[in-house]
Amino acid sequence: MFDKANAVQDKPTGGRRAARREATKAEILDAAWALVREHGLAALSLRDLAARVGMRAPSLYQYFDSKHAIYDAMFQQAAQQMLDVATFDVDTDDRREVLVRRAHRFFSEATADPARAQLLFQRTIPGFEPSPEAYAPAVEMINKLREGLEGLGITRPDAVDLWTVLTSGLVNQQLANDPGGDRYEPLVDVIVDMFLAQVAPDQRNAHTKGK
Amino acid sequence: MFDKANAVQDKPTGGRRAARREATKAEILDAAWALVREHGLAALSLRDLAARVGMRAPSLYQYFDSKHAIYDAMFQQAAQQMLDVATFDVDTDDRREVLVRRAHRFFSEATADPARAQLLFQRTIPGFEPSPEAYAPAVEMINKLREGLEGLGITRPDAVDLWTVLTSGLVNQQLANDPGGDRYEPLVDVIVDMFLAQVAPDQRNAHTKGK
DNA sequence: GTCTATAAATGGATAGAC
DNA sequence: GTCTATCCATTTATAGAC
Repeated sequence: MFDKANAVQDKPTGGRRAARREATKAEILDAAWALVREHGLAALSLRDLAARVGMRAPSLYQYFDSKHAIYDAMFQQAAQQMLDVATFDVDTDDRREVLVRRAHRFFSEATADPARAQLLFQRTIPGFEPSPEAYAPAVEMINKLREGLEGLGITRPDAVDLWTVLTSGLVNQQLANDPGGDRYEPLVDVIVDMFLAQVAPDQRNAHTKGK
Repeated sequence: MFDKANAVQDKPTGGRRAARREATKAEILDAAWALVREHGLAALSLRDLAARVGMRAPSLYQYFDSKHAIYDAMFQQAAQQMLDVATFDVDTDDRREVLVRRAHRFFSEATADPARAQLLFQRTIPGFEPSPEAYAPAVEMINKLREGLEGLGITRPDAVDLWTVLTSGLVNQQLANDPGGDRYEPLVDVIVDMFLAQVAPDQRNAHTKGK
């Protein structure tokens, strides 16, 4: 159970000592996020990271087995954050309004942190691939998305892929062509209309509940 | 006119000596493409590059002022290739068919070389930004796209952004979730239908020429 | 648990011989 | 125009003192 690769991360989570340990790990990850936002995802170095938390580089190995393990933990955090965004309550029964609000929320959250988007949606770090554990929230997000669409009566097999093409396309173009701006934000409503017209053309203005 | 930064690249293009020189530069760029396809865009090193063309690293500085200058030349080549793709003759008058063929061509070309797509569509190399010269074909591509849409009677101001969101969204999802596969290829036709229904709903099946 | 010291490698770029 | 030699910086990671 405690093989070499995971020995450092797999310490038990109970107890005061373990709690302090987790707090330090969280502090390291916070510092890592600050650095990649400032200098770019690929520019993260263990020296800089250690300096920012008041350590020397070798001390980081008490908390993470490698630089990739740090990226992995960051990936899991990012995926969990996007999962939270994808599952928030929209508080409306109107189908179009549900999708509009979800799309806006996803768009603003995904474009708010380019470094996070790069880690999560692009494969840009040489040799790094997220572990199954880190990837789990992303899988869960797709499942929630599929369930959400089904709940709206959208059951086409390619509906999920179509939705992710539209939303990720918006995010990617925003980050690539107008980082920090809002050029593509008005298109959120447009792609929702396009999506609904395509996957549910016969009930375009229908509501979720037929009360 | 021949300032320090551009002195190496700005040699005149006429004459046998200059021709040989351009041939060597082309050979270097070909080797660079082979390397980034094999090891990733960010993993390109001048030592490896020189070795592949039978040189030592310092000799590359006779042809390019810096590593970024090599990336810049590669960017220009990639942008020119995509411009060529965007302006090929589609040989049909049917509006939907025009868009379907262009979208398929763009999709297959853009997904054929992930390293090229990464250089062209993502901002992943720390500190590198394409020069105006290298970027020119990309600007031209957008102009041609706008003209092409106008020629089809599609004049909405946001039509170009909408089209690039759809096409780049497909490409990005294909590269991110199924590199080397064809999972998103069937959606090309779908996004064309969605696009037409949105930007020209009243003439959905109209032809370009009303003959 | 953090440190110093260092390994071991890689990187881009320059000087100057030939 | 290409080379050797080298500079100088940087990287991740480990060993072992404290």
